[in-house]
Amino acid sequence: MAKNYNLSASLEDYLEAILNLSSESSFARSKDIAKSLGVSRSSVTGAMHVLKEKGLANYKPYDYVTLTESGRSAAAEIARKHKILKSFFIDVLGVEGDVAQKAACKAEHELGPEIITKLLRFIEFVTQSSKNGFDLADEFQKFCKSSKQHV
Amino acid sequence: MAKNYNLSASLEDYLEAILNLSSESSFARSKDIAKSLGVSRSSVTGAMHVLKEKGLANYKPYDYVTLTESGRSAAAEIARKHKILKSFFIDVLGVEGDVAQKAACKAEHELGPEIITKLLRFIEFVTQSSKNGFDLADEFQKFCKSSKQHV
DNA sequence: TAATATAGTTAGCCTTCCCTAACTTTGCAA
DNA sequence: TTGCAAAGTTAGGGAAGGCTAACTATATTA
Repeated sequence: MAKNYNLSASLEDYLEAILNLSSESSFARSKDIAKSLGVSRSSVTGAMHVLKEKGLANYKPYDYVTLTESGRSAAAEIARKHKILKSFFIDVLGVEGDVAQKAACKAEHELGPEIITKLLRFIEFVTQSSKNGFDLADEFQKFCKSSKQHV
Repeated sequence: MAKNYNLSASLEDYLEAILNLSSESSFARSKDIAKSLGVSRSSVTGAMHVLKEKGLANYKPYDYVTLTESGRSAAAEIARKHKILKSFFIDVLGVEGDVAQKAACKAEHELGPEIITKLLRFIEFVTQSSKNGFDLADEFQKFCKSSKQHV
């Protein structure tokens, strides 16, 4: 079970970025974390101090950043949820990938656990439905085309 | 058309609270705004200064707060979106009213305009579907009951 | 190996939003 | 009309999160 580390949306982003970079190139450099999140290098340094304090990252000045065991599992859980949300935003709502990515990162915090839990199940449901003859994403696309925008 | 006043989630909450209080009791007092948002009275004072600066509220120390014409239309637009989102959270996802309310307030900012626009249309679509034989909310409820929780 | 470029850190500052404590204003009641 | 309670404001501060500029460490290259 993932513990509650009281992570802010921002810290989750850092965690996920480290996970992604680690899997891509097997190490995460401060500068690359900064680039992937669009923040300054100094902001990364600050965040690494916090993640180290929380026991989620192995941080040593002037060294690559790695995740601790806890950090890895927390990051994986975050990434899992983000992936599902992102797919809903892209495949059902039909927004662009980067927009979906950003929204997925923010969603959990701002919407809160209850909504996210339900929303994840809802997405699961929608996915199931498509397989059972009612392709919701598809129907929604049609709906969008047929009705004029007025929102 | 509603202009972009660069309102933070927090300022939108204040705006909406003023609108609601005004319609309920025809005037908005600092203390009631504070109570309805769960913040201190001094926080309200601060927010009122900002809303006045942006031309959205008529603020005079020691007087009731009212909305300007712009403030009223901005607040109405915010309230409209919140209402739709809230209904999705409650009627489709099945969460509690207060949880839904909070999430609706946060959603727009954190998710961004594209997602919200699409999401509002999606909710509209879901509503339409229910009328046309496929009651999505209902189906989802059944789905929730039939499948075990594992999120 | 020395010089320079790149990466990382630190210091100091800003913004937003909130808080408490203390003060001022207003309004009601004796 | 005075006098107190309630409402509102101000002052001061804190937590998050970000930034730039300047400094330090590391790495590359001539």
